[in-house]
Amino acid sequence: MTTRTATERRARAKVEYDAFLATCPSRQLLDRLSDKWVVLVLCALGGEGGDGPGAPRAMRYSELARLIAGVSQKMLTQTLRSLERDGLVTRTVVATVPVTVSYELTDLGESLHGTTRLLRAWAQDHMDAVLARREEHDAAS
Amino acid sequence: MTTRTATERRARAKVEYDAFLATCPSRQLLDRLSDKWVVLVLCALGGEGGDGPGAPRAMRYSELARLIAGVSQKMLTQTLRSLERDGLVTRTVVATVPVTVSYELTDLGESLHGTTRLLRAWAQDHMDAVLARREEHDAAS
DNA sequence: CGGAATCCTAACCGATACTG
DNA sequence: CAGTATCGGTTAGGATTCCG
Repeated sequence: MTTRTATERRARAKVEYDAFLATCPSRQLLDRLSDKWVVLVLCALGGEGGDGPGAPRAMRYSELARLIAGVSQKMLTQTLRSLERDGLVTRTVVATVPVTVSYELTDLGESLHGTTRLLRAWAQDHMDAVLARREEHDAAS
Repeated sequence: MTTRTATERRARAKVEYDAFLATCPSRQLLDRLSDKWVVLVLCALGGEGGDGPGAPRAMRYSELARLIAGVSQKMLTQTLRSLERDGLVTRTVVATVPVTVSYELTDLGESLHGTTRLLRAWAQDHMDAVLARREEHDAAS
């Protein structure tokens, strides 16, 4: 039983590692944030919609769609659903005709929004350096 | 010329927004970080490889492959190449036989590693709450 | 207005095999 | 040892159409 092929060992390692990845908190967070639109929705609901920061506020579906101009309604809906599922935004339906739906950050959502701002800060401070390195590197090819 | 169809307007908005997304620093950073293995490589080179933090250090290709057990060599190479391109890691080749290659974080890379730690902190503090909300939500379906 | 359902394509990514 | 090259399955996500 000590005779295991390299392939078997690799397969085993993979399973264990996948399990680790699946349960690692920071990976779970990154999987969430890596969704192209999550951060933008967070920004919009966090009040950073119209140039410059503002107070977090509730927004209607169509407001979000207009503000985050490039998003398809499929992705916007999908993003909002997953954020709602994770307790980061609330979804409120008012039974007018036609129906009115508004979204708002929860406390948890605002907390996450605060963290994404730190990311943004790093990006704003260092991303130009990264891009410069990239150009240098490409030029030196 | 003021008569534009909704489709035309949407197409226009999409192009503009894609351009915005492509040049927005925080989006560029997130695109980088969203790569499944980037953060793990950063952690490994940052010294968080063998449980608990350590000092950043240079590592060989095979060391990384062993530490980040689940990664395919294709993805590891691809990840390292892109990190090198962005000036976040250095690649050093020593012409022994067989050849020896080692990778190390640059200052920029260490700086980014520091930021990903903040993410990890948020994840560790709040991710359980998120998961709890998720289960509640799924149960209430 | 705020979606849901369907179709369809491009990109990603793992597995495998080969190389200097 | 440290890769490159290629193939094939899976999936993300856009466009479109329909619905309460």
